[in-house]
Amino acid sequence: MFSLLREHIERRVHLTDEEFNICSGYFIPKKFKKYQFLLNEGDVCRYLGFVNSGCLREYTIDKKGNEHIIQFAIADWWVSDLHSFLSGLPANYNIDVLQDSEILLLEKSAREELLDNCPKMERFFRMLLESNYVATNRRVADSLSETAEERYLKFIKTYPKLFEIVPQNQIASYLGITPQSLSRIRKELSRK
Amino acid sequence: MFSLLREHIERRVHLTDEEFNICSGYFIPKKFKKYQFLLNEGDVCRYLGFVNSGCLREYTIDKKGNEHIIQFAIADWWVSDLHSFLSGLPANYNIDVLQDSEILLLEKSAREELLDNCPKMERFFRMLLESNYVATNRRVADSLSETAEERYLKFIKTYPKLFEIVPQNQIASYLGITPQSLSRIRKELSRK
DNA sequence: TCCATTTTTTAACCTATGTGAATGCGCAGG
DNA sequence: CCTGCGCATTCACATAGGTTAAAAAATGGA
Repeated sequence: MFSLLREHIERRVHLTDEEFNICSGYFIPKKFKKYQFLLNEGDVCRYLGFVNSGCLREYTIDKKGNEHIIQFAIADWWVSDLHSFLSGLPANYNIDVLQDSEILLLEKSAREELLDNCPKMERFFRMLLESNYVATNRRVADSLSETAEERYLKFIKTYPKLFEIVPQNQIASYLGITPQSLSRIRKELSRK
Repeated sequence: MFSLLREHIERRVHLTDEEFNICSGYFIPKKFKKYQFLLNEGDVCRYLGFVNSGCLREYTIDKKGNEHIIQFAIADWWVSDLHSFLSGLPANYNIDVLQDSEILLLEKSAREELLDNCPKMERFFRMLLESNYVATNRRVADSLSETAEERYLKFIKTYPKLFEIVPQNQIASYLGITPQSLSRIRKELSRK
């Protein structure tokens, strides 16, 4: 139940059994079915979710009604609308489930207690956020300097697991293009 | 010299005079002239820089030789190639100075000591990174769902200070378009 | 003050990606 | 075994933004 979480944390900071038991006590495991929502735009995001298994997506809907996927989450990743979680303001994003998932939920007040009681977890989250920031920053850099085709190839290379399990229209949305454009790009690539 | 840094930190965690003195001792103030480089692509980024005054930019150069500005930094912001700083690998980005600047440099080993000696700073950096992650994530969302014109208007609203002091060709680069396109967009807007 | 350099603007033409619509495939539920 | 719906593909056409080149405007140093 908590073994993946433990490995995940211990990749950054070491915990004694006792420390980890205290820590894991703050998480609430919950199963989600395909299509179920973890968060609706407009609601306040109450949890950080650590993904034990399954697959989720976080997305916005623009004025024209088009979905744009901000990020996917599979096992060993976190999901949440961090801005809403931290500020208590309504979320700008939706989070729903692409494949039946098991999530470990960490409530805001639980996280605060955890951080107060366990300085190593403060460090863990600092390091986790550093990594996430670096990854997101690179995505910005790529969106500035690469073509859709290059971003697609990089996606396949960087996230082979997601490439296998996520439908192409969802990948297109993540890349910032239409499914038709992705189809065209794939055709081009297969011609080469 | 350190007053802005103190305000900046105390917006997130409170420090006693003694704590802040210990903390500030780890920073090395340094002045930089316009056009000077803080970091060259390929070098390892050794510092986190807190901007006391002035203005800097972080950018990549793509295969075609075009610059793409990843971010600006003015007073009260941080600059660095965090990936290189954390990993010790060569930087992908350049950082140079747009307006004479005073920067407080925090070396990697200094930061590690600081974090070990002062748990409040661990918390501070955790919170700082959360904010930065949220902001960068929003930039990704905007690049997926908004037109160049919308992004330009949002830039003006979000960073009025930068809009005043940064030349348009640099803003265009930050927005992911050419200076010519930005000029065209501005013409359109003035017609409305 | 004047010249050189950088920045902004303009314009004609080009290309990647979007749009809308039609087609066919494949799988999940009755 | 159907049936319907979501997904992928294709095509013709539209458009935002890129490219190239040039001129105009602003800036900064000697």
